[in-house]
Amino acid sequence: MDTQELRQQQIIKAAEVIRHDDYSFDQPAFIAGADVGFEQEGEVTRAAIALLRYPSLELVEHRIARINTTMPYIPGFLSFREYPALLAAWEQLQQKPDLLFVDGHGISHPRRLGVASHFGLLVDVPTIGVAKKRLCGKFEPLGPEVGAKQPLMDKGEQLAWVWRSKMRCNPLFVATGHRVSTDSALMWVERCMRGYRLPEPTRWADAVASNRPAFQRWQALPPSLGIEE
DNA sequence: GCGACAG
DNA sequence: ATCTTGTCGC
Repeated sequence: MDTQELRQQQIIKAAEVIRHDDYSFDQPAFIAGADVGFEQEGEVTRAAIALLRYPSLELVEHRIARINTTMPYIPGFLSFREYPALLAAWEQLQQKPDLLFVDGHGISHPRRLGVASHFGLLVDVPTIGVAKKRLCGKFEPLGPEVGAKQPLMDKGEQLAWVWRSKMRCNPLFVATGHRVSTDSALMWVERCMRGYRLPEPTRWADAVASNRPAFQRWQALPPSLGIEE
């Protein structure tokens, strides 16, 4: 399948993305984070999903799926490369989240279908895109203070909020994935911050996927076992 | 034509 | 994304 066909698919699916708040909870019980990485020269795609309880933000479940990579990385077509592994990890979840943060863009994409939007449509769950780099659009310089923000604009429409989540760190690009408005997307991300550049859902997904120290400690002493003093 | 280009 | 230690700054 060539990029011209994929491009056409993106345009069709992008029209199905719901950009307003459309969920049944006042407050979600579970929020999850998803992250994708690659192994063996990119031959293997690894997706991780971390499920957190809200508002405590404690990690309650994590799943990792590894599958053979089906597509090369082409800017603007990332979702086609990542969604198969994400689906595999998603199906393994015992408890589905009310809201999902995806590492990558939402509608802040040339054809308005970043991986957060594409995956949100596939599994029909509210999603938010939390990206670390710009893909398209323009924005004014941000103030140095935590909380500083500027709208990411493209062709006359706001696609995301460029938001400084932590002092002296590059800003995040927070956008609607599916079924969540731009402003709510930022609100939920703000509510999931715990002092790091990334919100907890995405930060944990990354820690789980990379087997980071914080995750290793969690595996050794799961807080749920009540071992803490 | 030239530069940009999520993970 | 991934290959990888120490190092500079707050």
